[in-house]
Amino acid sequence: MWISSTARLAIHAVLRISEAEEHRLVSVEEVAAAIGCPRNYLSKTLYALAQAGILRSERGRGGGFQLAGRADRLTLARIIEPFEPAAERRCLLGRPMCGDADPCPAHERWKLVAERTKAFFQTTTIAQLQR
Amino acid sequence: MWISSTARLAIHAVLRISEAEEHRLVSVEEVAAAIGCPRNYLSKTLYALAQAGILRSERGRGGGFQLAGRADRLTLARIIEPFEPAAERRCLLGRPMCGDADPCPAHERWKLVAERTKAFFQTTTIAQLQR
DNA sequence: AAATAATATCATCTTGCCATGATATTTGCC
DNA sequence: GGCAAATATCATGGCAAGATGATATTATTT
Repeated sequence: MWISSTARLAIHAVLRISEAEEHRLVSVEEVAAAIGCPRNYLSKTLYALAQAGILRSERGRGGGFQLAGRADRLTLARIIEPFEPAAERRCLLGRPMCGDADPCPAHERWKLVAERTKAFFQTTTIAQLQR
Repeated sequence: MWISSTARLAIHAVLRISEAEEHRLVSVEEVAAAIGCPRNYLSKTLYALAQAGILRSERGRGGGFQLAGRADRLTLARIIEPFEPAAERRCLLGRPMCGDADPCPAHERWKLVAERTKAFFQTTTIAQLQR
């Protein structure tokens, strides 16, 4: 019922990186060891986050990842966005065209829950989760 | 971020069946046509719901499916339960042992949302969604 | 009894996500 | 320049869920 495991990994990793000292580059190896996940898989995930403008990366010796912006401006929604399927299903019954205008039987009730969940991801920032 | 597509199908199908006249048996064919889904896949899904005691089925000519109990006692939680993975992940960061005693950084905030969602499925009944 | 209509069940194919491993590229250090 | 450390990238494998198709079983109708 929840987010994909890659999206979970992304949040966890970004949180770890954000907890390092300011301006320090954190290596994939270090993050993988800290949160206990496969190194190469994490590498791909962090790269995707860099492509999305959430992380900054430096290659070569001494390289690594750091936040591209302020932690208090970085919402969970932005972090998981690259890993969620494009067709965001909002209808509980899976109807393609469910909306306020043409609602499915569960629309009104489900909307309350879905909106709350969405709001959680859109308002919670990495800064709020640190330490 | 939501439930599996089979679980969605199950809710949709049960709702349709529940909207038929009392004591009428509804065929797989009829439900499949109504909600637009693959016939055999729906067949397997309805069979699983019958095994779970949610539907009653009759084989042979004139057979079909009907609710096994009252619609106002049938929660969405019971319907989706057979189709959700056994290991229900409650921790947003995917930590295996996240709980009130040993919380992850997101635990308290996420708990509020997760509990609300859970409550939605546990309290919403098929009767409340009819027509 | 035979035909028919329906569910029950099994075998298999497909697809997408998760994961692994290997290689390429860049950068800093000696 | 050469080596080592790190990210970037590609190719591939594994697995579970989704989906399809074929067959078995049961019950009704004729």
